[in-house]
Amino acid sequence: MPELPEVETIVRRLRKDLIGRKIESADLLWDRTLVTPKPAHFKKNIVGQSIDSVKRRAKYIVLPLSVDTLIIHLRMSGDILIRKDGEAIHKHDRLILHLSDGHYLAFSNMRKFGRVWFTPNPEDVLGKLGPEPLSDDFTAETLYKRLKNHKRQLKPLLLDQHFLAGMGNIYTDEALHLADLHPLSKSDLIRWKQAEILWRSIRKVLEEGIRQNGASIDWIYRGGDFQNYLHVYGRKDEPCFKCGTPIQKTMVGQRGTHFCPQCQKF
DNA sequence: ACGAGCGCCTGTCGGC
DNA sequence: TGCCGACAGGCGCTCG
Repeated sequence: MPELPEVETIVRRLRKDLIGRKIESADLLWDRTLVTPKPAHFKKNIVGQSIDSVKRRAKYIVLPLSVDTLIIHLRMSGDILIRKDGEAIHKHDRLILHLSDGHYLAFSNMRKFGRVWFTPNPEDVLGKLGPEPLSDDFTAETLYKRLKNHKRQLKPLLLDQHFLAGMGNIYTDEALHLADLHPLSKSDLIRWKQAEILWRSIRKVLEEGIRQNGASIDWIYRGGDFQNYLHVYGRKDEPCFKCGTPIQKTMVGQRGTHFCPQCQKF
């Protein structure tokens, strides 16, 4: 489900509900959700810690607590819901945190790919991530230099969280189309001008995604509207908005990949 | 270093 | 209608 704009949307909502709340108890409903520590240690030590802030790093939700840090990755099908005490838990809830204000936090995760870390050292989890695409120090020059450091297909490289942290399948397809770049183009062959346009395109699709509160696709609806602004993703066989050529769908790095064969030449 | 293939999971959709 | 494979917003692993 979530890429950077969807996670940012969730984080902004959680900020209103969670800051200052104390965690009174935790129920782990699917043990493999928790990467570290052991469930018993987790359930014992999280009790009594309060939530100091709600942050995002790439696609990770980061909750600095009074002592440790709780980190959540939603992967494909995760979401975070806040419900009132007494409301029934849902079928796909994997972790419940009971809060001090009469609500509980539910980590819903149908496909069970999502993961949670509870650690005193958040850098162990987040330390190897690439640059944050919307931060001030991610410049067009930065992107250009990093592209030149690899000889890789553009799309898998943009999806590599060590290269750039936060892009996912939808926003990568959209950014490459906006920049008129083929998903299989080799990164070291990108010219400066193209890199600058790609940099601007990445920022633009992410910012617009956040402005629209993310994309709501399939059965999971969270109120975002970016699905109405997609130019290639999910538009196989429909005309390119720039040139009218039917959008093609192929597989690149085992991911469905949408592009315009006219605008995005190899 | 790079890319392909697979595993992890549950659910939906399209084709036969 | 029912079955069955393909596919889904992610990522870590192995292998060549």
